[in-house]
Amino acid sequence: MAVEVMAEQGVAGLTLGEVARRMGIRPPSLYVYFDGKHALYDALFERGWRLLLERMQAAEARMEGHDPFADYREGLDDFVRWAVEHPAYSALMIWRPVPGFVPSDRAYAPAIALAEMGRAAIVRLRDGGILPPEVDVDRAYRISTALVAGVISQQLSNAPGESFDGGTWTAVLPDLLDMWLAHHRSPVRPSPGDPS
Amino acid sequence: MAVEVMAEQGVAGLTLGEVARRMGIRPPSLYVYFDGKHALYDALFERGWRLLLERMQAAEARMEGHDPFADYREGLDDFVRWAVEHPAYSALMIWRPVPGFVPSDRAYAPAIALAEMGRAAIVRLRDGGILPPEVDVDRAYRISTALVAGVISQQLSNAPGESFDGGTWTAVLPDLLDMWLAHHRSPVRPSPGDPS
DNA sequence: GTCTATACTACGATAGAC
DNA sequence: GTCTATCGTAGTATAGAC
Repeated sequence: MAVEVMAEQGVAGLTLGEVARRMGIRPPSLYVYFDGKHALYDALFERGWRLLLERMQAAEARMEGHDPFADYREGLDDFVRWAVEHPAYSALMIWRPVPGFVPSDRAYAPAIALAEMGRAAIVRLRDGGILPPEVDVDRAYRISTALVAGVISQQLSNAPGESFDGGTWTAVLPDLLDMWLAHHRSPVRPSPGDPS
Repeated sequence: MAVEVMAEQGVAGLTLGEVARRMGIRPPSLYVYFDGKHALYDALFERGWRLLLERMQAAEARMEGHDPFADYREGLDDFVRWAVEHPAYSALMIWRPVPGFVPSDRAYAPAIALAEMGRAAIVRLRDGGILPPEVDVDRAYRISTALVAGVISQQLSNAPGESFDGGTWTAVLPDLLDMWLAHHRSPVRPSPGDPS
């Protein structure tokens, strides 16, 4: 499996020869399934986002909640958990480790679907009274992605071996979500000269 | 210059031949300066962190401030600005794009010095009364790095061309710092069943 | 769908002359 | 410190038989 090779050798260290070896076939046989290395990366990129999308859809279906923010928190928890548990996929999906590789529109589709889910979740928080009516949905979404990306990025690059539970950086995710909620409930921008 | 090659071809796309070509010499001549490709990456890694360290030390010297939080905010601004303006360095420094490359202790030294600067800055905020005396310095530091890494990571991978001023993700950095400050002043952890 | 055989390219690295 | 020459390897990809 190509994903295992990426996990062991690094995303950019993926070679068709190694993939073929593990599949018990010869490199040329891979061309039956993929039109070359770029297409393989593209398929991996798409599958990664699709797996994560399905995970988030399952999480969404599982809730139907009386506490929308708890649901939201759980959703982002699931997101980060998946990312930390699939570091090879994550690196390919959120970083740019492969020189010259640009995902196709098709491969991007599930990532876009996830972004729409994220914005919809924020709209639900707004409509549920958790966030104020005047909240800037797009900005709040961008902030939330920065929080999530920050935790994932730090966890994967500084302590790749740690699990989601017990991770040095995943441990601060609850703080970040509390921060996020409090900020959107009462956005405070202290003026520089305010001595209070 | 090797940095330019990384910027154009991607960090993992760096080749000794291309570096030599731009220097107007032949590949074997590079071995006078570096003991091979790994050593080149190591030197780039170290130089990146050292440049950033020097930038942050200069920023620190420049302040001597009456408003410690404004100073802190400016410091993180500088940090993110440097990262966004040096995407090739940043990718090598905060991601893991090169299969098999592990920075040496020597190359890590300036990164460690920067981490100590970050913690010291938080201690100053605490001693200056901006943060409460009981603040968990290490945790607050980790949270701040997650914020910064999140913005940099999102900006570099989703909109690499944008400048620091006017960046889609750098634009939310002030929100994140406000959040961070407010959180540490009054950390709120709402219980799941709290209907308030 | 899988194989062998092979072409082609690229790269890292070393030896040794100047 | 730079060169030419070269080795060795690895990797992508294609052709064509089975």
